Amino acid sequence: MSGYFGAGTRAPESELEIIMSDMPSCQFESRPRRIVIGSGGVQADFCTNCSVRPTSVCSVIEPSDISRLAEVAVETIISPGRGFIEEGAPATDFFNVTSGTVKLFKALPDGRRQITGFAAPGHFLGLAVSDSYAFGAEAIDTVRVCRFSREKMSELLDDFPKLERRLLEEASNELVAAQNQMLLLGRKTARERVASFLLDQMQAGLLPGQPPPSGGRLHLPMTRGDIADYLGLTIETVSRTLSWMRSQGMIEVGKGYAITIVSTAKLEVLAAGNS
Amino acid sequence: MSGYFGAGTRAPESELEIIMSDMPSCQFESRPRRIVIGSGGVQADFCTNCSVRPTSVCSVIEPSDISRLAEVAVETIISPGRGFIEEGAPATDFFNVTSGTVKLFKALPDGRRQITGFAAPGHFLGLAVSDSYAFGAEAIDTVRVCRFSREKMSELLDDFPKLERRLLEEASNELVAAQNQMLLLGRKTARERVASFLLDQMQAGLLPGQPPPSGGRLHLPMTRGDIADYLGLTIETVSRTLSWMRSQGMIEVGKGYAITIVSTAKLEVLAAGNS
DNA sequence: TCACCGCATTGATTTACATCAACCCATCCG
DNA sequence: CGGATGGGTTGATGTAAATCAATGCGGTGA
Repeated sequence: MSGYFGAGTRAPESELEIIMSDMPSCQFESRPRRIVIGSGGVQADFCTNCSVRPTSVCSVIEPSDISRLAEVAVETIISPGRGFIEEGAPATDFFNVTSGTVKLFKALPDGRRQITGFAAPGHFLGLAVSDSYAFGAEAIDTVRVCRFSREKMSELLDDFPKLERRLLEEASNELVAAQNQMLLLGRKTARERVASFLLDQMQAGLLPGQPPPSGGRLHLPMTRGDIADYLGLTIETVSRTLSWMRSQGMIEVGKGYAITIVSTAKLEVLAAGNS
Repeated sequence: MSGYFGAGTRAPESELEIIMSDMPSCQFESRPRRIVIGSGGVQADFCTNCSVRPTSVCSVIEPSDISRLAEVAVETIISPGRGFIEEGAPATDFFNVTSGTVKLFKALPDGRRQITGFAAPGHFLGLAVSDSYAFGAEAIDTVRVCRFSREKMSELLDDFPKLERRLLEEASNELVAAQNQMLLLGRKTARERVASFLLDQMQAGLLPGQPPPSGGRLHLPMTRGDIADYLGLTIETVSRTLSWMRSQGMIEVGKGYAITIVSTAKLEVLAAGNS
């Protein structure tokens, strides 16, 4: 029991780093290649102007203390498909997503994969952690994160008790979501799962800094394969279920990643478990 | 965003209360009947002598401050089969299990149920909470819990910052467990699920104050139905899988609730996903 | 330009698990 | 004592979703 925000090992990093998707395929590196631009933490006004601060854990830091936050945050850009947390690797850093979408997952030795969640802007990564990461993380589209070393995070927690309570709140929310997902995975049918997913995505789109999805128009950044791995289904079943929902007048499936929710009511009936 | 340990509504309660299983069937009451014995919080030395304190969140309270803890804790005895947290009800109290086993679950309107976890002695209940409980809880065998009102808990957190960090650690552990369970429910076969479950139960038995299960001898307090609801299977599949494991020389199935693990290695191969 | 690749859709077939059903064996209780 | 009840096992059958397979489509790069 070494403490959840104990000593870290990584040295202080520089202002802006970019993790490139430069490998032929999506090979994983536990310590991704970085391109450093500038040095010495983000600019003092960076956090002040941050678009996700109002909805993120950082919101509990008073404006007068913002410089403390900016000192320890390292902004990082991660290109699509690039992994930046490896399941089982030593947990040296925590992250806060500022733009883009991240998929979080666990895998079995033979390659079966379960996506445990999608992290949108404002989401804090690193709660499900002991000494090593309990999950992997990969950028779906271009992602920006603020990175905090474990030791800097620990200092912040010592100095700002409110931050700790806010993280507890965040953990609480994640636990509620996790339990909902267990119910979905253990007891819901394929149709119920997809309906629940679409409603959740709609709900999620209403809250953060993202452009609000008007008229039920969703832009899902993830592939069918990701949705399948999230819902415990196969690609084919997700595809068939979406087609069936279209045939029932519940949704419209646009080209690419667009899905329009036509009848929230019908989906809610489905998601609640009536068929 | 009302804060996770905000104002509660319940009045201070008395020393020892007993929640009886006095209904013909297992009817649920959101406010269970109590039999009060004595009054005014538990005795001062109660927490000092508590068998689960070393492994519970209470361990972070210094011996000199133990009286503060004892003042706000209300010991409660819950008889087998009795529910004491109702999913969706206002979250007025938090609990710490001191003996027995609790099942935590979520349900769909049509009765399908997913057990999200079993809480053994030392386990803290109430992290997956917003203003209302996100889960239900029911005693499997005779259960003792320490109950804390939300507002008393909030005061404790203000006075003992270590407690907050310890709760965060607890939440972190639960998140890790939840993600493992998502992988199990979404991607593992029935055999893999049962194998994982047995190994987890063995692991859990090694840690807390419970009698250590020597020689792989497990005493599972829950029914096949509970195991099925935990693993996202049916009773019949659980039973058949256990029979199959017996036929393979992996386990021995005793009468009642006893199961002996004969070959940890074989189970581990199974649980990891090799068949 | 065309070949290739990742992603998606749809159809045919298989299968792991659920469902339906019968039965055993305790315990409880009138 | 005897019927009811709850938990457990095992067998026969059904089915939702997985698997196998073919096709289309839009980007990308030689």
